[in-house]
Amino acid sequence: MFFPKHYDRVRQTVIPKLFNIRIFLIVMGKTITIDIDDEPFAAVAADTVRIGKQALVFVSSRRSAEKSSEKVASALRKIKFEPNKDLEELSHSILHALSTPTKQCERLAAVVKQGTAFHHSGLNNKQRSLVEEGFRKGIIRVICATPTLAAGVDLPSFRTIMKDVKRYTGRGMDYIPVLEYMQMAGRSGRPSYDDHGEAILLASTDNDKNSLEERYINGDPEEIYSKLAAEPALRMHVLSLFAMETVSSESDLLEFISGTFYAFQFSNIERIRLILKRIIGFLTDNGFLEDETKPKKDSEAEDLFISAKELYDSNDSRIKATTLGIRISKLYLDPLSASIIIKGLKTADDSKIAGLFSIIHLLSSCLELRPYPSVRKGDYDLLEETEAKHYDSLLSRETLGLDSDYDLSFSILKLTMAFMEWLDEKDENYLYEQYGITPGDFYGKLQIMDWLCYCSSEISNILGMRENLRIMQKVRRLLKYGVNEELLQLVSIKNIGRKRARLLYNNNIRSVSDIRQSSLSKLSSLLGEKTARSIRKMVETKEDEKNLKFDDKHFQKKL
DNA sequence: GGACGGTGAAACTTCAGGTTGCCTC
DNA sequence: GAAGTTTCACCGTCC
Repeated sequence: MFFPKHYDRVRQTVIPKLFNIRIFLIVMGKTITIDIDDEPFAAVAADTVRIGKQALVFVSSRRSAEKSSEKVASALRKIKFEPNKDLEELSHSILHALSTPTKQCERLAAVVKQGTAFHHSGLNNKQRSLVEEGFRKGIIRVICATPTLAAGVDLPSFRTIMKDVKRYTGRGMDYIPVLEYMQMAGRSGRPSYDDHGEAILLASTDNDKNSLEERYINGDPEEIYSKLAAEPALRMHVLSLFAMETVSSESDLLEFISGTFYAFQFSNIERIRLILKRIIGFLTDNGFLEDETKPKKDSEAEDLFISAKELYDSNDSRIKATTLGIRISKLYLDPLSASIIIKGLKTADDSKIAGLFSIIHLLSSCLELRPYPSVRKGDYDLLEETEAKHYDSLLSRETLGLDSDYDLSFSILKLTMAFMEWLDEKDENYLYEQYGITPGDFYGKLQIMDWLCYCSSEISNILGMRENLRIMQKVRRLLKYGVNEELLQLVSIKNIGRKRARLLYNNNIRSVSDIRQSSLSKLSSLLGEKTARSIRKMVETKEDEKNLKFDDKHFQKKL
């Protein structure tokens, strides 16, 4: 049986989640007094602080992490935990991690001041590091977290309190796997900090208590399943096997896959053969693979699209990856996303209608951007209106090739709108309030968009679409800085971001030459003296080009 | 009698995370 | 399925 390292140092128990009249709780044979207003998890967390230790509380959703940290803060106040100068300073840094604090920043800063914090992937990287560092240094005493913190983090947590062991899966609430429970329990009593740790589960009823003990404390971890069983992963690996020339025919491929853990586990070779056939068909139909043994067709374009059916006639056909296929594989792009992008780019190339919205929508349709923001009741009117406005110019209407899923297509549209607002220079707080996308999530999606833009420009280059290549390079820069096109030249200068660029632009300083010509006093009044001097120095030297973040000359043309 | 605030029940809404890529045209 | 949030009816208090 597999156990995480150091797991044997963790003492485990189950306690009730709620109660009405009890004022004490027995945990690991010790009595913990509880204020009548506190929930047991918060009381146990506060008790951990009282004995001079630290605790991690695991919950099932981000919202719950935030709420729980407030409950812990309240319990800490009752044990007279004194906020100190370190907490004040940390709280200040967390509040000002973004140029404009969002409500989430304010909420986090408020609990940190009281000795606790929440932690999930919706936080931006800086805030996450500040929380982890604060906990490691013993400044923050309790963290309420989603499973972000469950694996691979060595933190000085004496107790792990698992408030929820069920999670929403799309078809109701399911118990989390035993392996995941073990990962969480294993966060307590790390060898570098304690000689043992305590893992505490919370049960709703007595029956629940017994079933949790049976399932998690006495239960065996689940079998491990091969990730190749997921078709997107298999699709990518099949393409890369041909791209690297590890295999060169269908029978080669079957032989290779037969030796993997996936085939060992799946065991039905005939079924695997059919799946591989389908994938080769898809890759061939999209021009990522070609059959070398087939006679070349007249036009190069036709040659890229040999029918999958033709290919199936013989298992011994020599198959190789096309130039396009090799590039897609090296870019680590899911071939399905590549296919969506290529179809969209071709439509754009033929129709010459591609505007910024269409391009952003096309890229937003790629699988890599999942999970999409959820569509709320109040969103429908605006989404329907936006769809109607842009419908004729959309480059991807097939919604990931999964038919026209109404909600999914609206989610993609919602994400597109959020990116458009970003390009309209809206800040993170606005995006959070308007679209429910946290700064951390948005930053992650921007990075993926950056990569997708790069992939799209590479694809355009290979397919000889010069105009699309230029557009994709430009969109990439617009997204990177979150600016309107008119600010592109200004943000190319080192130390000028979207805010400073807008300030300069609105004061009629709209290009590098405008900066050269404007007086130092005017620049200083807008940017402060030090920044103004350094920027002036940059644009005045003969080495202008080196000081620009990018060479702008090919972006001067209109999109 | 109207404005206001507090309270609690009912209705409604929402729901984890991480990995991959290239390199300046 | 359950936690958290919002809405709304109801009631008491105050001016």
